[in-house]
Amino acid sequence: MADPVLSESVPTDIAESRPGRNLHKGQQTKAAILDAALALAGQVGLEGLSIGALAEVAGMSKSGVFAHFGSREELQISVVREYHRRFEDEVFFPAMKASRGLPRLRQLFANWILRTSIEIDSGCIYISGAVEFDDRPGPVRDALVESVRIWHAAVHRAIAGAKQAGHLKAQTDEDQLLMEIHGLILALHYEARFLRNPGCIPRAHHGFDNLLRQHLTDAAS
Amino acid sequence: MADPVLSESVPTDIAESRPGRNLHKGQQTKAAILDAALALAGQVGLEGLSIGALAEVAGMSKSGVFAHFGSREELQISVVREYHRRFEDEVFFPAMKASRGLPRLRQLFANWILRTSIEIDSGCIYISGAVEFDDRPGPVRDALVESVRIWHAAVHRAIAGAKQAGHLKAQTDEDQLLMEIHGLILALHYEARFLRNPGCIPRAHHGFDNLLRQHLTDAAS
DNA sequence: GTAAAAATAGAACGACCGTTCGTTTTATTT
DNA sequence: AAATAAAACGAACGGTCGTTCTATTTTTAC
Repeated sequence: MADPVLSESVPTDIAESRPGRNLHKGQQTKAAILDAALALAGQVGLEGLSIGALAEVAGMSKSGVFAHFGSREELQISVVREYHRRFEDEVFFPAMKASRGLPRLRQLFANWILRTSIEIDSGCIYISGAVEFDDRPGPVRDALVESVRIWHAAVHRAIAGAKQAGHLKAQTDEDQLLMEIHGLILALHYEARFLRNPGCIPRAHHGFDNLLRQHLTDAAS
Repeated sequence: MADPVLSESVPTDIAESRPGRNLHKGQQTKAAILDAALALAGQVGLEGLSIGALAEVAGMSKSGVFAHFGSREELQISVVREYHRRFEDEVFFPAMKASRGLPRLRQLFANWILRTSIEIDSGCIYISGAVEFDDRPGPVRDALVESVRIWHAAVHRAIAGAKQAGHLKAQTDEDQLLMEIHGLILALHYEARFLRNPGCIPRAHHGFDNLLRQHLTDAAS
């Protein structure tokens, strides 16, 4: 099965899944609030996420929403963790079904681009959060950094795996390639969501192909 | 002299430089406020930029600062325009001294990376502003988009110039290469400022070399 | 030097923020 | 069905925000 390392150190906090038990009312509404919070944070960012606006979207009172998290900071952390979980489910786990080496790396990037393409409309918390918390220490920043680090480590392993399988050249530097791939994602997000340039998505794919061409071994054609 | 196209459509609003006249007191303090505003906006973003905090840094009263701009939005726009002017002075104009073609393109990117490296500490408004205003229409967003567009057009011309000079291959797609270069800058900013990964700057340079290698003609070795 | 003009200060406003508290409603258990 | 626990509400607090208004000071012009 899929390697669980990506998620192991980020605990789940909703739907605590005591085995055999149904979800209580509070957990259900908390999940619903969190769902609305993710959508809202995608549009206005983690810093722009206000409890009042969230309560309005969720059709609840401010204090009702507040009670589920205890503080705004805890709400933000919950959003980061939930985002991490969804990212895993949409990008990481499906790619792990592909066979080790180049196919898995390709699938990983394809899923990443697909997710980013969708987030042209909904917003990406890993990108907006990085800008909002790059200079603001605290538990929210820590949660963000941890999640992104875990994800980057997963891509790093995929690159190393493709190298080990003989698909990528031995002199390929994992960190270098990871940064260049990450750059394509960031440029896609920037130019599509902010500048609204057309044709970004195929350019991102093309950029990945250009990168791979430099690193593929002769065996992998 | 340097091609003025980069700046022509963004009017200057401080130090209006009526020829022969000295700066009046108001313009001096406005320039000082704007200087502080740029530093502050680099740390907390354009959205985080508050008049009260700015007044404290500038050693003035809130209303004193406010009177110079008339609204917070106008202050933000002024910050964007001033940032544009400085970006021009530090990145664009110096690179125009290099000879047309590949040398100029190289210098342009080297200056861009240098500026981004400095902004690992001070923050980049083109990046944070893109995240803050990607979903928020209005004159601030318009000013940001306009400035970034002008800058990207300048890089586009530099790439086309290098192609025309026979330094880059004829089949090189300017938009494609621009996006990949932009990605390197964004990844540098993200991984250095947010993740605090070491070794990002040389990796960005290395990434640019890798890109050029794909596009250089045999004549340009 | 004096009058006009510009620049700055200070207090106050309404709006929104996160948070607290006591009450009421709803859900769960016995 | 009664008793208990959990969840949601509504009002209020202190704080910060952008903005407005009036008064005062400082700079400029004659």
